[in-house]
Amino acid sequence: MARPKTPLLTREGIRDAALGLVDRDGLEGLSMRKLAQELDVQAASLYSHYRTKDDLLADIANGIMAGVDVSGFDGGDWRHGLTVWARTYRRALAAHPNLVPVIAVGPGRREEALRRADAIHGGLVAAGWPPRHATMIGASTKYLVVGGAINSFARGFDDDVQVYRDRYPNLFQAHKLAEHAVEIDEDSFELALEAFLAGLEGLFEKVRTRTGGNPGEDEGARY
Amino acid sequence: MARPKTPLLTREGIRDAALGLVDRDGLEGLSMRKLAQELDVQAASLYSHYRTKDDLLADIANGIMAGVDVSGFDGGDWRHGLTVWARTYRRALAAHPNLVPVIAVGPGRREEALRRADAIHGGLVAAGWPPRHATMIGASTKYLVVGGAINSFARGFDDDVQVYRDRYPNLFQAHKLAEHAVEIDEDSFELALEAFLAGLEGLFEKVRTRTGGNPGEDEGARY
DNA sequence: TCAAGTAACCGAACACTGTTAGGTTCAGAA
DNA sequence: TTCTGAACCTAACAGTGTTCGGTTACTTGA
Repeated sequence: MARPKTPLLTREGIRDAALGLVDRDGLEGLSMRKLAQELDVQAASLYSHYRTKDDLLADIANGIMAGVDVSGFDGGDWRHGLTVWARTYRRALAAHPNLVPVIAVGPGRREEALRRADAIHGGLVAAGWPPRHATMIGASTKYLVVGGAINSFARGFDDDVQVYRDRYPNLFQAHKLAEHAVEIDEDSFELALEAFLAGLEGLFEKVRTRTGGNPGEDEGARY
Repeated sequence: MARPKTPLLTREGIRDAALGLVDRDGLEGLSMRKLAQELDVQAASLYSHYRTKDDLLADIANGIMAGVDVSGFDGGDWRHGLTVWARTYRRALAAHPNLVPVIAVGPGRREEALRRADAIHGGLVAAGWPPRHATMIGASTKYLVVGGAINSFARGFDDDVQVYRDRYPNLFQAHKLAEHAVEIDEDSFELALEAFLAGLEGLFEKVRTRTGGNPGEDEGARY
């Protein structure tokens, strides 16, 4: 076969099939040949639509991140903005756990990612945070979300009771962790977010009263 | 050549060479053949010492995590324990940034990891946290460290000034981020840790007074 | 002390991987 | 109508992790 009358492939179709493969078989389960087979096509044909496999993955990652919501900063309530951002961010990652490593390591250089970063930074500054703090808070929140998504804490434990009984007395019920993994991870994330925000609240008071009177040392560092 | 009089390879030597390769050329730069070449040996010989490449990586990861210190919980001060744990954890990851993805995703099921988890959980409970909270706090702290490590050491922003000037007004000095990446990451991590701990402090008061009087609802969930 | 077994190396191969080159056919522009 | 470029193909390249079978040396048991 040469060029078909109606195109067999579209970027969208390729993306969807690839994502399906990753969701089903893991990141290692995605190869250009398997993907091509899924689409009834030869592997080389994919390169008419994506320059490299990394390109394809980046495009998929972009789509996944589309669900992240930074509109919560619009009202001027930084706490609400951070909460909405973190939760939707987490949910987007959790929807395709096998892809989290790709998204986490990948550069935040894409159009959408920059727009979001801008909104977050702007929202925090508008709400009263010094620019430098805004940067750090944005980074910190990302740490929390990505760290929570990349590896389930609870799944790291075996569900074999015998393993823990003698040797690790404090983990003597750790086998239950695997059972309740999803719930525990979810609760842990919420706890972390809540504690983090509460801690920020305290810092906010201090920062506000300090820079309220006179332009403080933070003024020189606008990033 | 067949079996040499004195062995050419040891697990230690292999590990060191592999780690060196990863540090120098990145995770992708490590292949069994290149590693063998580094050791003046054929690739197949490595399999006399490690069952698979993943085995080798797990062993390396184990070694890296050896520097993590959970002794801070011994004195009964959970805040100090968490701080020391988180900082040494982070430092261990930072020493070999190219390996962070491997360690982050890998299961914490190894002997050393379990011993640490036990110490952490035990330390938190001994200091007065209910078991369920201890679990969540352990998980949360891990999120922070791993999230911080995986993001930071793969720097995300371009240092091209022109990109930001018009389109992303709030990031108009983002090019400085690349320049100060290390410092900002470090400060962000410290801010996150501090805020998180401050938030926990507040929660601790509440939890203590609640479960001090009567055995609360947390009693049934010992994990 | 001598045989048997196992450990540590080698070369060659297998089944993969991402990617490229070059060929063919079709759609739309000049 | 010819030309250009897009979208498919087959075939191949270089590289991957891993296994097989062979060879030699050390270690163990009788």
